[in-house]
Amino acid sequence: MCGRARCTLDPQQIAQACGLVPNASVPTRQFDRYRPSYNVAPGAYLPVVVAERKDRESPVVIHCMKWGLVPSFTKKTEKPDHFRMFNARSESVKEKASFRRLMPKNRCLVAVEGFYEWKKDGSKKQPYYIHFKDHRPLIFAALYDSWQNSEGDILYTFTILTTHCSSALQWLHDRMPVILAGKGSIDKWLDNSMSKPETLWEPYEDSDLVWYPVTPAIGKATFNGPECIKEIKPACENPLSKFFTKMTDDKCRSQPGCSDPYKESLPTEVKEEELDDKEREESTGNECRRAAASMPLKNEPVDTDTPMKLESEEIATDPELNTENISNSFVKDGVFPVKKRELEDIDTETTEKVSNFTSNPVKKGRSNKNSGDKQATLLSYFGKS
DNA sequence: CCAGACGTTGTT
DNA sequence: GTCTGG
DNA sequence: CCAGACGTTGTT
DNA sequence: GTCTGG
Repeated sequence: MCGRARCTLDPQQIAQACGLVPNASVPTRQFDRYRPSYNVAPGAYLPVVVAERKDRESPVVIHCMKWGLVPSFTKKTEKPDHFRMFNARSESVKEKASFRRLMPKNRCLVAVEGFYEWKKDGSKKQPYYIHFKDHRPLIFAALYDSWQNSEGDILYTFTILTTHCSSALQWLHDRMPVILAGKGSIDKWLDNSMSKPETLWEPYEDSDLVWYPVTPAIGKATFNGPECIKEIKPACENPLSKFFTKMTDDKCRSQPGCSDPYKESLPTEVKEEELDDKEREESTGNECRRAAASMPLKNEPVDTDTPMKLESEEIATDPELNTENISNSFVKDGVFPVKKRELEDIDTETTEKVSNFTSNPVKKGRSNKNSGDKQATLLSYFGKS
């Protein structure tokens, strides 16, 4: 599982969440590809934290990579499929050819505010948003790889490790992402020299991982914005619960896992949960408890992009930058500004795609031509034209 | 030797 | 790249 | 991960 | 059902 997430973090929040040295600025790579989003799916770019060198004590960088692993041995002419390997089962990661080779030197971290999970109930699907109670970011264990297409462009991709589900979330799903809790486990994962990382692959069991139902509209990958994480009245899918009128709305909402028949017997912190929910409105940052506890906050900006030599597609400037709209939206949503720019992407369709369309040049409706998998711009997410 | 595969999820 | 199968 | 499409013939 | 697109 874990095929959808929210990530609107800025580099500083990411660095902080990973417990990086507060005063040091963390370099970024290809960061302009990042589109902060409440509805991130595989195929989208996300910032990942990676050790720059392969030795211990190596400095780390925030490198924007595409979610959905494309192994380096993929044929150069093949169309990258980001949906085949956006997760890696931690239990079998050492046996799988695509992942095992990455374990020694290609570990990375993915920081998100939360992720989505669909509860299937017969034919119905109800999505839930899962996050930390104090809204500090989640840190996922991930692996990355790079692949070169026939043009010679390099694509960086990553996959998120999964593990069996925590007992608290079992009612929702049987799999969950590997969540690294605490600087110790974060450092161990990032430090590629740790040869036995199995201990990090236990499901996160603490009760500060909470959830609530959200609009099914997030199923549509183009649906975005703060609406994605707005709590909705849970259409309590357990048919039995319909007989308990008291279990609707308020009760159900304040009880994580209300639809789980076993959940009622477990001690829950309803009081805290409700308080927390009331003040849940998106803050503008500095909500990372662990990082804040271990190190003071700094307000200085991080370094700008340091292009790699091999990036032939790197663009120097962007004349179409619309600062006003963007900063307004960002102030409102507590996010940070990013350049508006359509990215040319290296995994555009090649021969295969062309041949597919030869027999049917005209299609009904709009858009039979998909010119690469560009992500929508920030303006289309947050702007209100 | 060469050729071919290399993955997860969920659902039943 | 690396392993398995023929 | 979920959503959405899924086709041919012939005529203009 | 199965494939493609986001």
